[in-house]
Amino acid sequence: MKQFSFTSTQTGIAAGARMGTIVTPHGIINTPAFVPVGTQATVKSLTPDELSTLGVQLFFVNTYHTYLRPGLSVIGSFGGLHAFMGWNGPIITDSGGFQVFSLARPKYKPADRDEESAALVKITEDGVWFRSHWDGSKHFFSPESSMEYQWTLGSDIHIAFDECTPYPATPAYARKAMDRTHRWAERSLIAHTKLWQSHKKEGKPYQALYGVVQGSVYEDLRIESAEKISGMDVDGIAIGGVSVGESKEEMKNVLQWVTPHLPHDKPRHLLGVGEIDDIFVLVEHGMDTFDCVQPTRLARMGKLYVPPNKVHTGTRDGYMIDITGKEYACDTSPVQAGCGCFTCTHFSRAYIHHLFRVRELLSYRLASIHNIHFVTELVSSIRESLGKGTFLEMKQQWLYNNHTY
RNA sequence: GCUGAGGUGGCGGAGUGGACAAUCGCAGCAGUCUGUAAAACUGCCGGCCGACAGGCCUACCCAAGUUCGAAUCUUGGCCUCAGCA
Repeated sequence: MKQFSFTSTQTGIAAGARMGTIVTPHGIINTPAFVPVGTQATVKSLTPDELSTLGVQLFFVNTYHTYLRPGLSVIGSFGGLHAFMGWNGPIITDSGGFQVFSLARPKYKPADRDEESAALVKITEDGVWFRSHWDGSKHFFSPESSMEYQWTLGSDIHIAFDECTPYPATPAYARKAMDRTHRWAERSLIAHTKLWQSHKKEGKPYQALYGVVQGSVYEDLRIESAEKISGMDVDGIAIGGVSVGESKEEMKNVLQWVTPHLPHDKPRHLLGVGEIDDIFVLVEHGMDTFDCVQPTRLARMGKLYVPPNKVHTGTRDGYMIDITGKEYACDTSPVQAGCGCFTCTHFSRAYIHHLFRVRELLSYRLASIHNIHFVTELVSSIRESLGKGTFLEMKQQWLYNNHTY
């Protein structure tokens, strides 16, 4: 029996906003929910206990990274990620599909891949050859192997093996990549179903599978992909290939095109999106969960979330301060007045500024705690506003004067 | 006081007659970051002008020289460090 289910209620908001509950073998997720990213089996600098306290219900681990190190035999010997990491809540794993995109780029440069320049990645119909960023060794991922790996990891939600299409992509390439992603989704589902049968015999709980919608920024492709994946017997739908360099307007378009073609009875995950202003847009368009590295990555760069201010209105900076700035050197106030997080209730901006300036490890922790708290609190307030019917008002307040969208 | 080594941009430290406004590292400043090759990366970093190209000025302890040309060679001075007294 599948210990995975989803229930939701529409909010009446035209674009499709909804609230719901995902039930997994390791617990319940109230949606919409933010999903922090713990690529290498850790949300950088934080313990599982801290994540729980911060209101994290689910977090994201990467199959590719954990496959390389420590290796699946190690994690398998623990019976999976939950025991290995000491986290008993729900886990979602990525398939390696994003690495098809990210490792193909020249390091830190915008995506300008042609298939030849893809030094660390080679895509074939059967799957993808990766060159390890650790030691250069070659590894092959296919839909089948990715499914097998994710079952070994024991995550509650698996992602089908896809290609995260780079941006910009020509319509021809976007179609080619999308069609291949669809074929891989079918193979992923077949492999997943077989693996479930064998795990079931051993009395192990079900692990869910989400198919991935691709199609770049092309309406016809996105709709076709949404319908294709929706027609499959997967447990949920993930939307990928966004936040890869396109404008926010284009990203919003993708959601507008896709949402109407998704089933109501399956959870939806938006892959890799979660800047503060994005959150309102993705919730409005009926996304249930969404993961993003931004809160934790930017935290380690000294960028701390604060409610929108007029100084930087209309930019990403409207939602954060750079604590390394000299204006905070003597600032005795907390990062965010009134914030209830551990960081804000114990330390001043000046102290955190100092920790960053001297590169003390605690800086990364305190900053990550604040940013994750900020986002989980925000999303919790959003859930509440959806229940009360005040979501659009709230959105208006947070995006006020902000013409990003 | 003697002997030896040395004084270069905020710091450390290359350069040792023209390709030097001066390699490089650190610090500083600015920017970037959305399914994490990210405690990362990129750019700037003597002054003035310029959007850029580039131009002008002042510079390698101080002074006087040698030379077409000196951070680099010579002489004198000042200072620092190490060893010996």
